[in-house]
Amino acid sequence: MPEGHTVHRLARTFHDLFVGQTLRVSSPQGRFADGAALLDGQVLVAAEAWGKQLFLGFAAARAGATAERWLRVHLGMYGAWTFAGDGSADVVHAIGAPRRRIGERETVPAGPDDPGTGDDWEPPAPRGAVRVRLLGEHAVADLTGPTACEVITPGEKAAVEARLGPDPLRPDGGRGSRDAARADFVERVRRSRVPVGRQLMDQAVIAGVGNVYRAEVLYRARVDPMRPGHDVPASEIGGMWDDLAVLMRDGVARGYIVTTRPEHRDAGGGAVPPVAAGRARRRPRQNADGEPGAVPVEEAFYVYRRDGLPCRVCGTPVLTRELAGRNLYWCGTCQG
DNA sequence: CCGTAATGGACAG
DNA sequence: TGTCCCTTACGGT
Repeated sequence: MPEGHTVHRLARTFHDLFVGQTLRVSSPQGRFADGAALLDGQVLVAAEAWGKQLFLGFAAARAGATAERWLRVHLGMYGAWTFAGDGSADVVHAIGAPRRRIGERETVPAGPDDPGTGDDWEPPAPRGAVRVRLLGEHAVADLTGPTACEVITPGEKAAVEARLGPDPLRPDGGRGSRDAARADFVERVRRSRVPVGRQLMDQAVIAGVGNVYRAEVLYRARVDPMRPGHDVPASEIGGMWDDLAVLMRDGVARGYIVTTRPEHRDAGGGAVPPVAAGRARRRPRQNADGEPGAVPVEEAFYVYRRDGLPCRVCGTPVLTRELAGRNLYWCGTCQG
């Protein structure tokens, strides 16, 4: 269940593990047999992310370097990539040791306990319904449960990208420049009366934001999620873009989402109001493929899945309702 | 042990 | 609006 930061991290991992290599592509589950046959034996020449979309570019020969076919993958709600490697130095670096989560599922280096000897490495048998297996020189990547997985042409890739909004994690924002991307987002939100909390979930308005970043960026900007986009000052919308660029980039670096400032965490010495007694708690959880522990998940968010708990700043119970088909969380006091 | 929600989104009707 | 994708962690029993 990734948001954009996870997919960009995945693109980086594919780049590190596989780009420049001839790959064996198969579909152990069988449902992607035709697509796998198209890519099998080709060279991976690119790994890109735009919002929650992952694009892996293939070419017949390394020399060309221009992708002729693209594998488009969208993980959706419970898709996952599982990686295993032979323990050689570069792979250990890329996968992380001793274990690491990517996408959503746990990743375990499959080699013996002697890193560096990958000569007779055999990839592990696929576990579960593996739609696609990519096998490179030193590692294997298995895809399970995706919403989308297809082989497309460069033209079809361009058509998919044309439907996506600007992405704060792309170097040029997906609009040629960071300034143009920011302006595009502001203009798009303000030309509609649709509630800003709904627009943030629209991948044509901004690509890569999901339910966690939606709730958290609105809280940090003190914006009422139900406010029509047209009524939100441009400075506040632009400020949310800038904040998302920081938060999501931090998410890429950490491998998980943290939006709280240290002074607002329970252990930060802040004036955190006491928890209401007797309420059943349901702790949030999230993807975490980075090193755990720096900020525990209970401390990572201001409002996401904290309904009924006191606001970290004002103490008012956090509210929830459905918006855009997902549960929205916000503070009715701070986000008046 | 079982039921359910979950960081999404495509598609049918 | 409902279905699919078909996994996983968690809470309640």
